[in-house]
Amino acid sequence: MTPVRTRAARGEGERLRDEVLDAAESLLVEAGSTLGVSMRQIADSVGVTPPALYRHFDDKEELFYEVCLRRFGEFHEHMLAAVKDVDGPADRLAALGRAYVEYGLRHARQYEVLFVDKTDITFDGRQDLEDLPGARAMQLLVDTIADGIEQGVFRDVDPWLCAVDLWAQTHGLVLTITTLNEGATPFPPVDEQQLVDLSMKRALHGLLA
Amino acid sequence: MTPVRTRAARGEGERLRDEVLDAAESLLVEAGSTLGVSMRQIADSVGVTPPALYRHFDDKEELFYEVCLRRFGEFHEHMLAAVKDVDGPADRLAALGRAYVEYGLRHARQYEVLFVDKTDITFDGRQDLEDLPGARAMQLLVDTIADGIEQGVFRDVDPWLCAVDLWAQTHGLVLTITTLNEGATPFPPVDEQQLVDLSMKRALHGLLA
DNA sequence: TGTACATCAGTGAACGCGCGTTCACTGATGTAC
DNA sequence: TGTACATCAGTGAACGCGCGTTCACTGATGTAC
Repeated sequence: MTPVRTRAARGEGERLRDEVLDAAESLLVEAGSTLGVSMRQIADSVGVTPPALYRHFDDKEELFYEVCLRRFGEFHEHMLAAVKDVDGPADRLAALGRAYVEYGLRHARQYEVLFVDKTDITFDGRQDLEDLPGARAMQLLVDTIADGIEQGVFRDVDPWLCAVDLWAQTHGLVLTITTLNEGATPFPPVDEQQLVDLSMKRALHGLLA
Repeated sequence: MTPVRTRAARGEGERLRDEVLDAAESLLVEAGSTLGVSMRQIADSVGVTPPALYRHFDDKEELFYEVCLRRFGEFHEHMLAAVKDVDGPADRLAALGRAYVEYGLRHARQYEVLFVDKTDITFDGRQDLEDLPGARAMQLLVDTIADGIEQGVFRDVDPWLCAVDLWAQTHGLVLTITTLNEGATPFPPVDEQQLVDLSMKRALHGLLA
């Protein structure tokens, strides 16, 4: 804690900004809620006094909004990368599902806090909701399903309904695996790979024409 | 707020206790985290001064522990009731799935806060984890699957792995429907009944022998 | 039936604390001459 | 190359506030005689 900091040079004001976001995210992940993270704690863990934060962020809310936005952006890019070189709706769909679960598990606590709790981080009026990375990832899923139906590879279902069902399944999978394999539960841990395989197989099976 | 209260008679100390738990739960559901609910707010909304709470609960943590326990108990009873008069593993499994989703949707905010966030309500050392209602509901699911396999109705899968997969699916379904149909999302609401039907059909289909 | 008394649900004031944010400031950095 | 100066990243002290919890108490309720 309180590492020695050399003060940023004139042009390098952004350096502290990034360090602050890193620290805030890791404290948030630890605390589980923005209410459990104080500006003083963030300042402390970056080695700076609290007022210094206000040079970079208007207030606590804006700070955590930025934390959230960074993650969502990264998530969307992860999803895009997953289907970049994959052709065919079935393979693309499988790739999306696996990429989703993989990202959720790799950043388990961030996923939980930012994608699920998110209670006190509000996006209202900050930008158009359609531009949110989460929304764009969902659109990717719907489009893939619609393509598959058009090409006769998938059964003729409602793409939107189906996308929601699949999204729900992967979402539940991430949360459940995380809880079982890291939390203090009365249950044995679960073989992550086996479970994901089983789940993805079931998902595709129900959809193929 | 601050309704007029007539003081409880000698034997009726329990009355306030229940009112406090009700108030605490509804404030918790509103705030999304126990950190966002103060003892003063609880006392206020029940029409009593803060120290009065300490006659009934050791501290804030114990109070919310009780809130949580009441819900879990109710959930478990709901699940038991759902399969009470249902015979045959397949029908029992379907009934469990529907009961789970139904409960989750009916108490959407409570479900989210108590079953998912639960970050700062700790059960450590308070009672054996196997006795938690959530654990008992899970056991019900595993047993039902094992029965079905034994009777040759279900395919020969690992009952535990399969139970987790199904749990994850219904869990994700509840959270996703809740988010879509009440939150401010960029997406249209979803037909709850259609989605649940689709999802449950897929789930059973993959399991039948 | 009437009175003195024990019980105990709830009060009012206060404690020390950490919070988000503000303000006037300091002093190292880089630039202009 | 040397000095005076503007910039601006970060400081230190302070603000008012709501928090969880404690303490000594009050006064209505029900009981014993």
